[in-house]
Order: sequence, then structure tokens, then C-alpha cells
Amino acid sequence: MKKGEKRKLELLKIAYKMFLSKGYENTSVDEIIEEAGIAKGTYYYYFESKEQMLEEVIEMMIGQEAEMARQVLSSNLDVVQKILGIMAAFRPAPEEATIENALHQQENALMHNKVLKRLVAEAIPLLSEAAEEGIRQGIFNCDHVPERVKILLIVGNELFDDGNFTENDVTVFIDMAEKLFGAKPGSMEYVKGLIGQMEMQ
Amino acid sequence: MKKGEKRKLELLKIAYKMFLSKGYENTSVDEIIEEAGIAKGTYYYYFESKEQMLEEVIEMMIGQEAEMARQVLSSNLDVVQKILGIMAAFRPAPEEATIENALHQQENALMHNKVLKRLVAEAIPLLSEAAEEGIRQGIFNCDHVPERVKILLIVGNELFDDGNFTENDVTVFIDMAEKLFGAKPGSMEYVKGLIGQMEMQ
DNA sequence: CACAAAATCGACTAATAGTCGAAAAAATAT
DNA sequence: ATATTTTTTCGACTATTAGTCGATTTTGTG
Repeated sequence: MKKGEKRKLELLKIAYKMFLSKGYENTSVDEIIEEAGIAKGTYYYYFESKEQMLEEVIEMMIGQEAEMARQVLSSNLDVVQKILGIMAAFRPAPEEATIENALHQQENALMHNKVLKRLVAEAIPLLSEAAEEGIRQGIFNCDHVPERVKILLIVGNELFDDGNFTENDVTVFIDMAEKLFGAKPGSMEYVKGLIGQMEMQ
Repeated sequence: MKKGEKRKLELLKIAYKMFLSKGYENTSVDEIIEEAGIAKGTYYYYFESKEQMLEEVIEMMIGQEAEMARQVLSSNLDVVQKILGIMAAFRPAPEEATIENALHQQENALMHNKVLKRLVAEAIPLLSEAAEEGIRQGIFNCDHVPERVKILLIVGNELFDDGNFTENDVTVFIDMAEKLFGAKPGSMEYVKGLIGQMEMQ
């Protein structure tokens, strides 16, 4: 009863690495079991299907990222930095992510989508709390916070995830963020440098 | 030399329907050739691979949609309606789209992504032109128009494509759009009803 | 009509996710 | 200790899939 859980975790970790480095579609079950040194039947003893395994892998990674994000939320950074930090937390750990990060390549669309969906669901409450904090401090001023946070997440991901973005993209993104939350014009300007750094690795 | 082109178009149309109704991943080459009544070899005489065929199908649908969008752009609708109309043009024709529209189901992530990417590339210039028109008319006021248009497209798609959106989502989206383009507060309010209609059918 | 080019055929391959019944290992009861 | 049940592991097997290839037919052309 204990051995099983350990094996499952081991398989999840192996799959996590492989999915992230070469993509979900490009990783075969045969490769996973070879890497793990087990037989086909053992794999399917622990997972219903490859896709169900993907769900569990995503659950695992989102769990870790949410952990980090919660730490950022309960830190004493200023609100804008918290928001940025939470958004930064919800991406693959740099050690795991290869330069050719599979999450962003076209062929890995299914995994990317599933991750994005879970990520949005998980990040909205945390970011909303940070934004509410900003409202209480008087640096933000807006209604419908979760909906605004959702837009921020969607744009942030779609715009910056693939690394193909210009300085103007960043400028407009920040301008949008300020207006979205009713922040003072230019008050998020200083974030600009941070985004560049973050994304470039 | 003429027969070939006709056959290819026929295959593209069949695939277009099938991809849209049951999804790209869930449509096998065998099913396509059965529907078309041809042999495997014939299929691969016209297409390098299934994925390459997908590219051509997408090119075909985007082409049609861009055509409609250009008509909207050159119409005498007001600017905001033009923008909305162009965005509406870039989605599967309602006759083809099943209730269970394949474009939006999880499993069709690859196709969805490819369509989105091509769509954004194609729609940005048209929407930018409409927005510039708005600027000239003094109802918009902003810089970096294409980058702002890109954000509008991204959010519009990600938010409304799956049909899972609330009234607040629409409200915030419109508010964002107004601020993004520097329009007068409330000036796009009247669009609200239209979006609801558009998406529900 | 002869020849070449274009189009079509379908059996075959390789890779893949998933199945299943049997065997081994571990835990539990007697 | 031994028998029995439960958990875990095994790997050969199936079905489906994208894609290949040489042979054959159809079509256009000198």
C-alpha cells in the first residue's frame, strides 16, 4: 500500500520531465516505461490512460506552483510586485524547462491548453486577493476583480509565453494592466524591466 | 492538370467539414479517404501529411473569413461596429459549426492553436485600419495600435470562444476595450447586447 | 497510335495506446 | 510456518493510425 504510491510518484516525475522537455504528444508510453524500467502492464496498473496521467502530472506541477504563489501573496512585497510574482510562479520551474521548452511548441498544444486552463483557475483567486489588497491601499480602483484578473492572465500568457514579443507589447500590456485595475498612469511602468528579465531566462 | 486541382479542393472541403465537426485529431486519414471514396495513395499524392493538409484547410477557411472581414472594413458601419464585425467574421461559419463545435473541444487543441495564430496574423492589419479610422474620427485616442488590437483579439477569443462566459466578463471586456483604445467611457456600452447574441448562436 | 505525364490504387510498414490473463511478490489470516 | 488473499508486475497481443511504394490505370500530346 505504500510501495504503490511511491512507484506512481516516480512515474509522474519521469513523465513530468519528459513531457516538459520533449512534449506530451512526442513522448510515448513505451519511452516512459523504458525510462522507468517497468512493463506496460505496470504502467496501466497505475494510470487509466496516457491522458489521465497528463492530468495528474499537471495537477502535480500546478500544486507546486500554487505553493510558491501563496508564499508570494503572504510576503511583504508591494502589491504590483506580488501580482508579478504570482504570475511568475505559475510557469515551469527554470531547472526543468529546456531552452526548447516543450510547453510552448506548437505540437504540444493539448498540454499547453490544459495547463493554461488549470493555471487560470488556480491563479485567479490568488491574484484577486492581491488586487483587492491594492484596492484597499487605494492604488487600484475597479470592480469585477476576478474577471479583470482573468484577462490579465490570459493576455500575459498568450503574449509572453512563446518569447516572441516586442517592447511595444510590453508597453501596451502594462498600460492595459494599469487601466484594467484603475491604477495611476505610469505606476506600473517600473515593471517593464522585470518582465524582460523574467522571460529572457 | 485541371482535374488534380478539383480533386484537391474536394478533399479540402471534406476535411474542412470533418475537422470542424469532429476535430482534427479525431478525424483519421482513413475516414477522409473513405468519405471521398479514394485510396490512400491518392490522398498522399495531394498532401504531404495530415498536418500539412490541416495547414491548407486553415488557409482556406481564413481566406474566406478575411474576405468577409474586408467587406465589413469597407462598409459604412461606424468604427466600433466595424471592429465587432471583423472579429465576428473570423470565426467558423455558423452553418458548418456544430453545436459541439470541434474547434473548442479540448482534444482539438492543435487545430485551435493554429487557427488562432493565423487568425491573429490576418486580423491585426484589418482591425488596425479600423482603429486608425477611429483615431482620425477622434473617437479613439491611443498609440501602438497593432499591439492593442492583438490584445483585443487574444482576449476576445480566449474569453468568448468556448461559450463559458458571464455578463461580468462582457462588461469588463468592453471596459477594457474602451480604455485600450482611449475611447470615451461608455461609448462601447451598446455593444454588450450584440456580443451576447453573436455567441449564443 | 505511341508515348509520356498525371493520377489512382491498395497492400505493406512502423509506431502507437491500450488489453489481458498469468505469474510473482507482499501482506494477512490460520 | 503455512495457506490464502491482495497487490503488483510482467510481456505478448490487438487495434488503430500515419505514412510508403511500386504497380496500374487514365489522360493528354506529338
